[in-house]
Amino acid sequence: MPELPEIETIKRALGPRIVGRRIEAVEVLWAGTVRNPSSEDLRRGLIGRIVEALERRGKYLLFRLAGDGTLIFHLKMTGVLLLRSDADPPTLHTRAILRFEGGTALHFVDQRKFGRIWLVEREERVLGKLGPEPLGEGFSESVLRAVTRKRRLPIKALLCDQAAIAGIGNMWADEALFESGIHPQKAAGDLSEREVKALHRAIRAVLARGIERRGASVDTYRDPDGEPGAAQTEFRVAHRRGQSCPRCGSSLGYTKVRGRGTCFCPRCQKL
DNA sequence: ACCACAACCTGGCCGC
DNA sequence: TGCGGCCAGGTTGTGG
Repeated sequence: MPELPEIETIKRALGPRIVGRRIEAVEVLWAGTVRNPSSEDLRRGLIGRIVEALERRGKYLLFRLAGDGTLIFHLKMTGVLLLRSDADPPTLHTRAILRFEGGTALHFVDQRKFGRIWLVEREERVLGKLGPEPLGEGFSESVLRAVTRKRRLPIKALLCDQAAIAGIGNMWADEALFESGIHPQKAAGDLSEREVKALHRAIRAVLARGIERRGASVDTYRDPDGEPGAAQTEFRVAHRRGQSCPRCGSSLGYTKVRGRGTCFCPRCQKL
């Protein structure tokens, strides 16, 4: 599933090939994909516009347009953005296509139709409730301490709460918790000072490593050239249910946290 | 304010 | 072989 490292990888790959280019045509193949204006308004609003910059905020990918406005993508679980040439036909799950001058086409492919596109004047409408960027300067130990304080929900659920911290999802939460030796069910507010410190460090370490490895391809995730990432080959617990713990060798456990599959080591991550 | 859970989706997998 | 049911999970909406 695309989370922060995957969206960051997409942003870095797309930037040099999209920034400065003019949008010539827009095709919406499944109308439900467009969340904010109507498909027709999206088309009208994009044609002729130049992409000025690409940015990422949490798991959202932002196309800043020259003049005014931002095109925003959320890939949810199965969304993929593929760079194709103008002649490449859509596939079964292609939901929208942006065509740029010079013959480049950007295909938004999304098997499960959860992914969404917005075109907005004010980004806050979509991004307003997001918490701090975990790799940004604003995410300090004391910020993590502040968002955990007095919260009774499981720390894993808090890590996945985009209003607390932006960009972490199921698999990277499992990795960060293993790295810091914290049980995913532990109440967020019960973390010790030492655990907050370890978790802060672990979050930044696993996400940075994930970006270095160009994201994790456990399911449908691919970069804009259709290439899988390599981070999943280094997962210590995520998607490794029943395999052995890389630290102590015992069999990895599996549980549900708020209905989400959760992999952890019952010996290295005690409640 | 905080927390839990259903709903949205489709393809793959399981059991019968 | 075929079919029904369940599972995966990010976000929104609802309700306690």
